[in-house]
Amino acid sequence: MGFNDIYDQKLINEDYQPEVKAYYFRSWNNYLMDFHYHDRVEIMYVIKGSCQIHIENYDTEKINFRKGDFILINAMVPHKLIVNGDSDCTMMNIEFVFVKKSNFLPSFREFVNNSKELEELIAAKEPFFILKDYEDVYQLLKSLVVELSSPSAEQSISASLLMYEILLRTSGAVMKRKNESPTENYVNKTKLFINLNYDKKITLKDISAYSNINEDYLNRIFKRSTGASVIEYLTGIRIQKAKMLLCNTNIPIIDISDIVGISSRQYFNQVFKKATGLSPKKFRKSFEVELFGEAQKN
DNA sequence: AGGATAAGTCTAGAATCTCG
DNA sequence: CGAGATTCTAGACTTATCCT
Repeated sequence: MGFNDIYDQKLINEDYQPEVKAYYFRSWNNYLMDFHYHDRVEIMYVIKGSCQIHIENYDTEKINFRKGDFILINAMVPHKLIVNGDSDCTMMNIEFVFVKKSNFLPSFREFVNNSKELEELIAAKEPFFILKDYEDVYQLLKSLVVELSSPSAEQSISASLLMYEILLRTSGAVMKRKNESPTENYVNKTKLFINLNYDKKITLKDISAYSNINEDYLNRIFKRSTGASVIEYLTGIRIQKAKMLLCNTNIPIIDISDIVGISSRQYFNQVFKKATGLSPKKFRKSFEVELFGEAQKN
């Protein structure tokens, strides 16, 4: 394997930093790629639809990658993308290498030495990792792509930080996968689905269909694991997002209920008050008072 | 074999949501 | 706001799996 092999000893003994060499965001339909490999580590993330990613000599083409699934493929590992004709697939990919440390940020070696999860990822020496995004990796990838698209010629500090953050979250996902029981898998899948779809009109049936298990059973194991029912969790996420929108934007309260996936304003007021003790209007007002002081109250 | 535990289903009543 | 429709919750139950 070439130097950009993520398991290369040089990365542990000397000071290198990850650097993104390519990235893209695109939709595929009825697409069959040939096997190929490159001297870069690749992360392929499914944003929408489904696909298969075949790693040479492994049975991975049987795995259906869906929204929120991603794969980390080491350099020089032959792989190909398969998107069936009946389903579109939107993906975000990044390819990165390791270059000599060139800024004040810690080197990859220092991160590995200070992260048990990253250390275990490096020790695993697997050619690829199929993972689920319970850690908001998508948001980080999106921010990274935005950062890389900015006109500045040099790769920014911010991009380097995002790249490190993505690697840390990825190693976290690897550990989760390793320790995960089937029940935990259902619970984590449910959390993922809710976090990606809280803004839509979703029911327990939709959520259980995503994990392919009985809705009542899902609700039970979810409550056992988290202490909250699936719907309580969903409502919690919605209230959390609504609070953020109430504090940081001046979007009308009427629209906020729609944005967080609650179509009935009456119901939104009801659940918001139950969760926070204040109506959305009073909540926003109290935040403004806290921020600008009593002087600007009127 | 049989006991313990986990996984999964069914169902009635409660809670939530929509609509007029 | 209230009635009716829809969805959710939780207890009881069955089935599967593991361990002794």
